[in-house]
Amino acid sequence: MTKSARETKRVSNGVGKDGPGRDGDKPSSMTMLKGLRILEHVAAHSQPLAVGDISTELEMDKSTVSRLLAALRTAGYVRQGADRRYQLTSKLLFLTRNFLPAEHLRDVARQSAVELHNAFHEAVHVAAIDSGEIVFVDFLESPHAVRIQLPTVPAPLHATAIGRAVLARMSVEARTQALRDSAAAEGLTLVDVDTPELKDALELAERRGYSSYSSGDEVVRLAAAIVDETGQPVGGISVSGPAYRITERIEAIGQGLVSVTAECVG
Amino acid sequence: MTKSARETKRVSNGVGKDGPGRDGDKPSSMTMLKGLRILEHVAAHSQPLAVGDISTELEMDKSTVSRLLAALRTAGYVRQGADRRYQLTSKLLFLTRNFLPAEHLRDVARQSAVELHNAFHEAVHVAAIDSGEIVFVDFLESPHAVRIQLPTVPAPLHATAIGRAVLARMSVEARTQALRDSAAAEGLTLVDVDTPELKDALELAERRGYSSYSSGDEVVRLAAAIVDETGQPVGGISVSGPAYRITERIEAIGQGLVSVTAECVG
DNA sequence: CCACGCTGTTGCACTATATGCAATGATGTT
DNA sequence: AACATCATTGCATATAGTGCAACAGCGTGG
Repeated sequence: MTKSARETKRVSNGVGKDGPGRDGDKPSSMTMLKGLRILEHVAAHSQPLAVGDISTELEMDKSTVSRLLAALRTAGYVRQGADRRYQLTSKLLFLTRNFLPAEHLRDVARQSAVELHNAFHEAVHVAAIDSGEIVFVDFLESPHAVRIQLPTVPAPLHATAIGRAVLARMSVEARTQALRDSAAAEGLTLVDVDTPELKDALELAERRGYSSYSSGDEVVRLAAAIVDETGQPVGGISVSGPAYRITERIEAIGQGLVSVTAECVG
Repeated sequence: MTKSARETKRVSNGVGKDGPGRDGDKPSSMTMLKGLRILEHVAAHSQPLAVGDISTELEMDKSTVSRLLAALRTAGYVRQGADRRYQLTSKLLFLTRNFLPAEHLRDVARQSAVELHNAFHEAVHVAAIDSGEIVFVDFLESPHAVRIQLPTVPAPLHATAIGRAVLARMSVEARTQALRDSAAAEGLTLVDVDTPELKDALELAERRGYSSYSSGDEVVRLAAAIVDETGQPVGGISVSGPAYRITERIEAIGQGLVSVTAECVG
């Protein structure tokens, strides 16, 4: 029995026990999915990762991780330092450089954001629409002590200041479709989000040219939409801060938002 | 002869007839590489792409492209619209959110960049170091007509204003190593880049606290380094514009760069 | 100074899995 | 309404990825 009984114990494999109840799993291209999970894992950790750790946490064989990392390396996405650990390169940054509408909007809105920041000294956020979700692409931090972080996940369209500003600039059918997408993005239906409260808020926003939304009772956000050449809203800019600093300046900030976004792309 | 002769014509396959003489091709994970090429192709085009076009341009079978795109879709990187075309989602954006040092540096340097932009009304660029290369991560466009675009590829460390500002803040051994990396990144050796001209420039930059570099004769760039808590340079900020607008203000801009970067992280 | 443990890579056998072709279904067009 | 176009999916097959185990590279401790 030198090395006889190989036994072929080859068990399930099964790409890992990720989401328990994924949707209709079309079992397609396991290798690709594994490689992407490795890429995400490396991207999630800012410090270089060892192959062994990745294989442990992702429950893959060391050899699989090593080979897929080699593929990612030849493709230029990761690099391994002198200590054999792998880390992300800047290639992903450049993949997103051409990502529209986000990057384009970030460029054209930058000037407006700076002006708003100089005028009101509050946090300024720039966000784009991406299939019924609000994707934050830029922000200017408030110089005050209380700092508001940039969200790292997309936010629903119907429950954000920028989202409501965008909705207010849409036609009725576009608005319905956008709300449907927004609801679908978080597992809701149209009736869940198309509340009378939202209707009133949108009407008010349409009249004033800017929207307001308070998450919790602490932070107040005011936002106005940015439109492209055809008049379609593609994103927006928001000014936000603690309620006690915002409420008494709602009119001024709102006017600033309106004037700044008006000359943004038009 | 209903459907008899299947013939098994299965030809080469061979991941497409790309580079004839690639470098040391470790034949690893063809599927992964194909999928990444598809991802890059989708990312490169801002408008939604059809499966057929991708398969034509990348010389893959339609079915392969379709299946790999399905994998990318279940992983959340692409989405297909109502017209069945595929486009990028915002997921890649969030993968790069944690990319250090670039994103962290972008955040901490934003305030300084805005101040510089307000003071001098010229283009301001923020870049990070990534293994011997300069990666531009942020910019503020000059309000003047002449607009300077943000590069979409990493630049060599030894031939950029920010790179030289960074090199000037390094110790001798760190500088040598960084130059070696920088040279290696574009197929050169240390002696190719460690010229007397560079030595003089670095010495001058070290004395003044900021560096200058002119690409061509039209554009002049001034830059200062940003250091982390340990004093290590991790990137820099540059102010650049046409020579006729910069040369007469070199002292003022340089002082602005020095004072702004001094209070940036330290 | 050498032996040892640890970690990443690679050969090998094996079969799970990706692929090419062709048929099918879905959509928009004339 | 019939057609044309395009994405998707079965199916058969062998390519290509995987697990295991041996190998190599390195830092460590005796």
